[in-house]
Amino acid sequence: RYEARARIIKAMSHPTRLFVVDELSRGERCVCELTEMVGDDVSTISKHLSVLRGAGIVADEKRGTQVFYSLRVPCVLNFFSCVESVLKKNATEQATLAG
Amino acid sequence: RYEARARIIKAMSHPTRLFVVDELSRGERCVCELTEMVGDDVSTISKHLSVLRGAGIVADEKRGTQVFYSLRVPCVLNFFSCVESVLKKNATEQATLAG
DNA sequence: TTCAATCTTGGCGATATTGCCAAATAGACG
DNA sequence: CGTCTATTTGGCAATATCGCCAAGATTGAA
Repeated sequence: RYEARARIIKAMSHPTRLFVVDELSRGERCVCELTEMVGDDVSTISKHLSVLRGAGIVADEKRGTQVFYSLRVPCVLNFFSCVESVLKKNATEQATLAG
Repeated sequence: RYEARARIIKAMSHPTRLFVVDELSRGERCVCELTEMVGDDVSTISKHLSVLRGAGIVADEKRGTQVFYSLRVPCVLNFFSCVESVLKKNATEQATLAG
């Protein structure tokens, strides 16, 4: 069903959330770490994380006062290589038109 | 760069556009065919196609009065299997909570 | 040329997303 | 208990998306 699928993909269709997914591929991170890396307000990051969590892409675990997020479905990382190939192909196309 | 990547993914984050991509995986389709399958107004489908085209995901070719669209970067089809696994994992999680 | 078919574009109202601030919540610790 | 820290939630204004209708553009046929 395309609506359900679109909801998952939509959850990744934001630069910040894409960055978070990429960062979590290297290990779990707490909200404070992600907040500092991105530079947005904590509430903004928290909401982005809630979108990813709602989609089932990340998992959260509270330890002490911090909440650590981790990648629940690592296969989303495969998106990156395909997206890169689209971008590369687009760049090639651009060069062809310009040349 | 995450903005560029997000733009590609965002182009796929809509049920109709996801359906179109899936349908184009089986071969090229004209706007009229896609329009009939989806059931929305032609202008709506045309705009969805323009989003996919703008992202470089599909290519268009005019033949006579019709415009045929095709998949320019088939690797986007890999998204589906991962998205399905997310959905399956979510459903499992749901069942676990309910059980 | 005139008409019909196909597609795109402009524009509108309705709805959703985004990022901030402020306020609420939940633990840890004295 | 208070208080500090980390995080979430509510709410707002700005912005973007969506789907329809109407109008324009292009091509093929009469």
